[in-house]
Amino acid sequence: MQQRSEETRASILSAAVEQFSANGYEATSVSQVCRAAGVSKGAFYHHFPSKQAVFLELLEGWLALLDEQFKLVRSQSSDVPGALLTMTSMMGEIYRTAGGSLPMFLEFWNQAHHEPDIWSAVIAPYNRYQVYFASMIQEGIDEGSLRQVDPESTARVLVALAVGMLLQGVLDPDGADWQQVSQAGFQMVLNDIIKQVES
Amino acid sequence: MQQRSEETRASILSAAVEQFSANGYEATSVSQVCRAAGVSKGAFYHHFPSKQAVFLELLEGWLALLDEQFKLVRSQSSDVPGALLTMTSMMGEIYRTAGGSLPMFLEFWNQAHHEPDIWSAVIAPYNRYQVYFASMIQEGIDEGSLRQVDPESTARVLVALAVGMLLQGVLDPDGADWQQVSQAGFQMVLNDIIKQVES
DNA sequence: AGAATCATACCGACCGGTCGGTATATTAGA
DNA sequence: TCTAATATACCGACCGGTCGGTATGATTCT
Repeated sequence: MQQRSEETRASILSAAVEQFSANGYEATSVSQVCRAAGVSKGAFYHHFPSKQAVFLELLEGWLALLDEQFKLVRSQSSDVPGALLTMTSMMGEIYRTAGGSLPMFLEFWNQAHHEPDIWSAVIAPYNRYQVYFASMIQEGIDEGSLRQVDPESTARVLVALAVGMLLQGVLDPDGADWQQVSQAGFQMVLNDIIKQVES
Repeated sequence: MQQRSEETRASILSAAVEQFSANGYEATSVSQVCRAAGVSKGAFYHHFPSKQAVFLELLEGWLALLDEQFKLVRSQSSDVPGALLTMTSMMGEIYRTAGGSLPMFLEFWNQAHHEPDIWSAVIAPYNRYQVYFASMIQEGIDEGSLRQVDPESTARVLVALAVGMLLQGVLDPDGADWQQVSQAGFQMVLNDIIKQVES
């Protein structure tokens, strides 16, 4: 019995991400999600208290995944510039793993602006990442691999760059090789903040 | 009669931008816009064929304004690095002029992903800007003020940075001094691509 | 073992209410 | 008086969510 229940739940979630991505959150009806999931409306409301609850669960799942990736990167890198560069390739990872659910990002951002619940769920980890970057940069300054920049605003620049790339990648996937452009962008910023010790 | 008619039209548009920004496009009803504008539904549909038409007109008006600003900057600057730096301060200008209508950006992006009409209206000028930046960078390379970078991907980096800043500014206006962070970000990228001719 | 009991998963018709949009009546300017 | 502008009443479709009822196994009792 548990088995079937779990499957239903999962298929609702996956149908939801698919439909929300394709049509947008507001424009997607619960019935639509149910149809796509091959499940009745009753089943839907048996598993979730509301449409928004599904949305929030998707969001949180996604963020958890991102957190995991971050931890992985930190553990794999030695010096700070190296770690930062590794982060860049993570962009590509995100593209690959998130794949079709990437458009949900737009929905998250959009909803965040209107719904306080979503907002805090979106903004909190955001700030977490920013703080994380900042402390990393501070670390680089301390170890002498980075020049003396303002860690906070530099971190925000990096995050903004990542976000901008992501947004464009979602809006116009075929417009450019976004992974390569990301790489170039991060490289430029890094070039500027890395302390040159040549000759 | 023309007078009054124009006023009605204008008040519908301004009420729409206000409501769409606050509640989102889908979540805002036509009646709501009418109420906010102090106008009847009949008047609304007399001036606009549909809800989306209003949205599109707002979008196009906004983009026209941006184009204007771009032209202004180009005419005011002498060398390429100077022009690029001036663009940066334009971010601040955007913040000020667009002001409360800034959240509409999110709506634009979000809608663009679902509605083909909106998509082309959003993406076309986007590419225009990108091309514009690229040719500017090429110009800088030719005149010797910039080192030999790939103009296209560099342009995309700059656009991505701007977009990322804007998005964050919308989502978390009080999270940081975004204008200052923008300045810092653009400066970093510029530092990397400007050909140093010191000593 | 097998019938009775119970909890969970699920179904789909249905609710009040709102939506974008229209048809029609009224008003006001040229 | 004739037309453009505005107001009001209204339409069918559809929305998120509810609810009475059923199907499906597990559990307990004999």
